[in-house]
Amino acid sequence: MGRKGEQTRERILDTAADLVVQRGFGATSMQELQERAGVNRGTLYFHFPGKEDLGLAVLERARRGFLAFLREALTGDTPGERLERFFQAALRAHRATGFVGGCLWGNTALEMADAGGDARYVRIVRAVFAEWIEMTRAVIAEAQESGQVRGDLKAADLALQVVCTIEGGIMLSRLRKSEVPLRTCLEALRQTLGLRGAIPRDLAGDRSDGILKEGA
Amino acid sequence: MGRKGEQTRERILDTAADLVVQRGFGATSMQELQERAGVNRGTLYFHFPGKEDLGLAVLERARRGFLAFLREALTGDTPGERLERFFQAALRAHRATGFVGGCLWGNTALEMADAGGDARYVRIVRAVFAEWIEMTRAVIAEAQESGQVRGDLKAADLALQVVCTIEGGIMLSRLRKSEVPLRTCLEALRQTLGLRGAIPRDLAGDRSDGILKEGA
DNA sequence: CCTAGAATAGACCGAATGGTCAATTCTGTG
DNA sequence: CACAGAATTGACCATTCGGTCTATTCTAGG
Repeated sequence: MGRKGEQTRERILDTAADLVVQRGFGATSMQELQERAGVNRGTLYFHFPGKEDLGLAVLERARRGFLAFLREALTGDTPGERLERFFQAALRAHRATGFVGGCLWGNTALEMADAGGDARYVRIVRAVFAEWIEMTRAVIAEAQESGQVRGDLKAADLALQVVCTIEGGIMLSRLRKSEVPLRTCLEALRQTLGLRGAIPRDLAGDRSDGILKEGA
Repeated sequence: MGRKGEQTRERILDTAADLVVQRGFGATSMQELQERAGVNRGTLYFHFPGKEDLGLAVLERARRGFLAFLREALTGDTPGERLERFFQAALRAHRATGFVGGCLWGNTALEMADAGGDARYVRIVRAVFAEWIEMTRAVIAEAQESGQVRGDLKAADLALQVVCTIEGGIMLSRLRKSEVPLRTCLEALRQTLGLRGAIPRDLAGDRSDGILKEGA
């Protein structure tokens, strides 16, 4: 496959990822995808066998991207700092979208968890959550050893709580089109963890009044 | 409208509620609804003007039911006991479904929050979350006054965290078809709140090994 | 019993869906 | 330049979607 084809394939995947994260799989039509990607009917089916496989490719691609995001976010000199950086990266990422689309994994989980969803989809989503929680658990465990997170609770339980609370916060922020719920959830998680010794909340003016303005 | 008609209408609403909570609105077809409800095409459109209005009726009905559930769950002699009862009722309710379907409000929020969703749907879902959070906040505030919940954090923030964590826990329990995530989240919330003086965890054998067995 | 209106039945409609396919254009290589 | 295969085009297909409509059945009041 030459370069041109790969470009088109990437463009299709990019467009599909945007559509899927905003509308979900079922509500994303091949028609709209071809229009947005600037591609004709047959081209779609030349690069992908069908809608399900296309969706699978989107998920696998997003999984790699998400793990890279996590690895990049979870950097810092101390485990507490890494946690704090991750919290800020999460808020920043969703603020950047204007709280449109939410979390691909939470969305897909709700859409595919029960009957009707391709089992391969469910497997990927389960794996992503397992990886996400495990990475969080490891950092929390480190932070507990260094005294930056309260040590009287199991790291695994705290990690689960962190991920679930963030997911819920994203959902509510998306519903209200305001960063307040997610920001409040993150602050509450800092309290829950007893997070100490992390880097200052932010370097630049990171404040916002919460309600998003159009075009902001 | 005679009694027969009301029965049919109720049956349609019951069936529609089940389908919507499991598949979502978009993925629920009038075809499947009529088959499951044991009703013919025309009957559906005799009782409801169209799919959107039917969905709206489902949501309004579910809202009344959910508020009644909250009021019933939030009973007890002390505010701490009311909180604990609510936690247990939440777990029990979702355990009863086998973690199929999840939370109608979280599901609908994710499906309708962005473009493509009827604005009336979004209004209802927003209202339900606002009511849920407010009721939780009131109980937490009471519990703070009575010393059953730590008093150094704002009740409103804690209430938001409680609702978001539960939503995330339901999502993950639904994805894994196991009650462990939700149960762990609830236990973590008790720790976060510093919940004390609540009634014993349960009266009967409420334990479970987490992974659901078929037919259980 | 008769009848008006509530209620149900099911054929039918246009539009949109995911998917197919032969024809055509592009592109790198001998 | 020629040509093989990659890449693209757009018409076409069967199916399903939400919704309409007329005919029929049920049911309560006179």
